[in-house]
Amino acid sequence: MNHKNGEDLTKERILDTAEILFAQKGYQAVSVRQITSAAECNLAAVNYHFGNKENLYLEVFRSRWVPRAKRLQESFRKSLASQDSLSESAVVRALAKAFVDGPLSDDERLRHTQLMTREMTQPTKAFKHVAENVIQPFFKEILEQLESVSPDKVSEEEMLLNIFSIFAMVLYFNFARGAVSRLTGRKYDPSFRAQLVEQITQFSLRGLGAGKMKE
Amino acid sequence: MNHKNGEDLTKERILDTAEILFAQKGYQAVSVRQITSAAECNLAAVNYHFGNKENLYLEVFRSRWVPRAKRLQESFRKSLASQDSLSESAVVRALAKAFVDGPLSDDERLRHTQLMTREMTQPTKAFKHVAENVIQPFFKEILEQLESVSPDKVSEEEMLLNIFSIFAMVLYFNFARGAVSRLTGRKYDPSFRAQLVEQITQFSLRGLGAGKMKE
DNA sequence: TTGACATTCAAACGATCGTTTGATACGAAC
DNA sequence: GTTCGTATCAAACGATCGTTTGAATGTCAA
Repeated sequence: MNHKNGEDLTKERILDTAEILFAQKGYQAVSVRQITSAAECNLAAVNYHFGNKENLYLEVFRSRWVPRAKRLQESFRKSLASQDSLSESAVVRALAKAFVDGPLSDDERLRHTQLMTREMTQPTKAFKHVAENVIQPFFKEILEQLESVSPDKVSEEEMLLNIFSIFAMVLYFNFARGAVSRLTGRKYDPSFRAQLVEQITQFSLRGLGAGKMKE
Repeated sequence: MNHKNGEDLTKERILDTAEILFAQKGYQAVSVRQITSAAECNLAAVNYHFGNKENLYLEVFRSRWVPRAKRLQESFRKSLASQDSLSESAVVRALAKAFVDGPLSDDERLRHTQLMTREMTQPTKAFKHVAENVIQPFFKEILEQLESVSPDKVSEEEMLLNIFSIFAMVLYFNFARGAVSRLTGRKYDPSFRAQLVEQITQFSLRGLGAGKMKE
């Protein structure tokens, strides 16, 4: 049936739908019936294509989350390569922009950070895969980038904590949208997103500049 | 039966157990049977004492989370009052210490931030209550404290974003323990916690110092 | 046209879910 | 001792869960 057009449309539809629902409500709060109903296919399709619900969840990470993470990292690298000088400022801004105002649509970015935050707070079998293949290499890359352009000598551990701090903001301004919007009275429109990129960038740059304060 | 000793032991045991499980796995992933089994009481006790599962969850926030949050805030105020001069540095350090190395036990702190992070990523009926009675007033308080000691003139919105940034780190270094430990190779022992307080404090202080960089 | 294979479907499986029921035990008030 | 209200209990309720089944459907090669 799908030998011809090559793509298994149902399988892809299930993956797309499942990712949205898993990101919104979490693994346990989403039923297979909700997924197949939203994906407009039969209940048994999940077990036919993925074996079981847990495997579908893992496949969401393998076929959706990881590739998107690599796209994000690629966007970060491109944005960095376009700069003529590789300054600390360029690295941090590229990082903030990629994750807050980057190539992803608003929905996609929200989905991405929600899934990641969920895995960080209560890791499943997907976490090991994600940590080893995506997060760890990326952090290492940023670490080397920052160390190569940093005017100060800081230990690798200190620099890692700095990267965590930047990453904390990036995650927070995504997953805590509700609270941020509520307290600032601002919607996450392009204007506010640009402001958030600026906030993260400036705050982080000053945060990185150890012992560089005037007073 | 409990007219005498005043406290309803079963009810309290259920609340304690429920909070731990809800924090660990989330609302949907915890069954009433798991709670009553761990609390060593009858299944029907939840419905007898709280009406239903959702009400138990809300009661966990009312009777456990909110009081603990107030204790945290009180600890922050005490720690601030003990300083002779009310500097920007004192405010930030008191804040970081209260949430990362404060009066709570390690388990309690983890529980607290896990529940809050969960409510921020997918708010339930508890969020409105928590936001209005705890988070919003506390943020306002910090805002006024920081504005009164800040050497620079910054708009209220900018300062709010700065507080979010600090808060982001505080939350992150709690809920993302797994990832942080994995990548740094450090356990969350007193030594590392003290280091994290220092990291958050220093990074935030530099981050707050708008336009104060040397270069 | 036939047979093999991939996919979809309605229906049902046993397990577990949140919730309700009615019986029972027990201390306090009269 | 009787009554009353509180608390706990085993047992069951209907609903929903993830998963399985076997038949139906469509596609392509032989």
